[in-house]
Amino acid sequence: MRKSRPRQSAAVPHTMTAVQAPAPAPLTLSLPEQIAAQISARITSGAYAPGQRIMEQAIAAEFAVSRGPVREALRLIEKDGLVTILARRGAQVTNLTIPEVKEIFDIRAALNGLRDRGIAEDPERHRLLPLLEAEVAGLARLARDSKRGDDYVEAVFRLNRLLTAGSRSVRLRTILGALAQQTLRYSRLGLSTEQRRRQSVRHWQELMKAIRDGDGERAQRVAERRVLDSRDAAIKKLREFAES
Amino acid sequence: MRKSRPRQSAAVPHTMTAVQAPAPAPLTLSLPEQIAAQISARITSGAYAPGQRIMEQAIAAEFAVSRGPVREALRLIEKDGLVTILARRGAQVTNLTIPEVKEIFDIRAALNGLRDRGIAEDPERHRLLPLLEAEVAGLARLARDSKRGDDYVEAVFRLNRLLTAGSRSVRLRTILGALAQQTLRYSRLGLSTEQRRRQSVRHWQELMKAIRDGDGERAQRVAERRVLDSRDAAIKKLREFAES
DNA sequence: GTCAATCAGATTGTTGACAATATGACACAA
DNA sequence: TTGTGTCATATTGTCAACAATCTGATTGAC
Repeated sequence: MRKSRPRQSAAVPHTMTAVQAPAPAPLTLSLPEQIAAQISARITSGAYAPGQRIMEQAIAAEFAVSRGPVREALRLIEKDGLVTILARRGAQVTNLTIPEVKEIFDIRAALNGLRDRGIAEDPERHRLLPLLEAEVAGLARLARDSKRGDDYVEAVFRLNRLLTAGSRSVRLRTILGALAQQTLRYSRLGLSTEQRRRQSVRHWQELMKAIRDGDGERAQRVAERRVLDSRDAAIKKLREFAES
Repeated sequence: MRKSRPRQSAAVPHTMTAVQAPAPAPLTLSLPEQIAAQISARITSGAYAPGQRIMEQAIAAEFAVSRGPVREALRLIEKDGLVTILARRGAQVTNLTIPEVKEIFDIRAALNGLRDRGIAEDPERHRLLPLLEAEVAGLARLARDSKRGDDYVEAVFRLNRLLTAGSRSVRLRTILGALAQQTLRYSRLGLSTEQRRRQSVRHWQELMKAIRDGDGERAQRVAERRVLDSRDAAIKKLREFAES
């Protein structure tokens, strides 16, 4: 502390009137963000196995930076739930138990419901609609034609990201973004049969209709149902794996 | 990187069978955590005003540590949403707009519903029930007697914390813990009239009944309704302030 | 007087070294 | 063989200095 500084902002009142600028969003990723993106990709792609330790030193050497930015990158990834950081033991790739996977899907169901309801009730939703319609149409095609489900899962992921990005709420975007990353691997499991993909398409089409009609409550119900069905399918598969 | 290390964990399978230990929870708070607790308290108590900048140097000097732990403490507080960190401009106390406050209450409604439903359906809930009953009884008393609403708000906060802590889901606990901190100030606004406190007590009593009966769906509905009413009351007050 | 360019000071970002702590191997006793 | 204590090593935690960037004020031109 120096001499009494003027404290530029002590005069800001405790009321909520000021509408603050909606985050500058720099076009250039900071060093920690770049590192975090790389490591995240390795985790979701499976290059780093669940439970594997991630050492600051090693990453720092690989990217030719000091441990500071790497530390911060790991904290960033922790926010997405992709790694777990233990005091004095560093970071390791998160390993989810079945009950935890269930929890995440439950939260996703509730918040996806909130998100899609918000979109259905958004007067500006017509700007988003064409994109969504196109994606859902593609989805229907993929469900019919595609042999492997990977393309379908990819499309569902894009569609979800589109909806999340379209939400007015920063917090929903943040939380859902993190949860989506965590469940990516398991959503894949839940869409591995053709029957499930058919059901999924029907849900998406229903949801689109609700959004078109501006029926928020219906959109919410459908969205919740969709995620819960995905949850049950994923859990079923997981249990099968666990037993074998 | 040294010679090829044995990679102790590369053999961990990608399945979900292993039930990992439920977080060691060290009894001693780390340095960053201690600092974060102090600053958080200053923010929720109002000692730091919304919009006020928090400088690493100053905090470091005050706690007689280097900037490293302070940096991490601020990142920790950011996770709770109490400060906003801008690239190359540091941390400042979060200043919420009215739509943002609404968003937070909406998310809280959905997740509190999930939480209370989980508790109502928890076979082990009888261990929690006596604590809850006592707190709700105290609530009813406070709603009748207390002149100022502060004690009442305090009790509601405790009750909420009790329920959140009782949830089986780590993620619900984390997210709801953060959101509760952010809305503390505004919940107070929403419970400033005696009429509202009466309504609040009725909701809590209904919720308790649903939990006792093990009626998850009902608990969920009541919990959502409670938070949404709180939301509307808080927003109403905020708008009044904004206009004056 | 208004606006833009410039510049000094303040503040965050990054670095490399050192300190504190955890991990796993080994020796030794029961 | 099993368990326990010790110790070297690996790894995270903290520090202080330096680099990069932002902020606000001052200067000068129009």
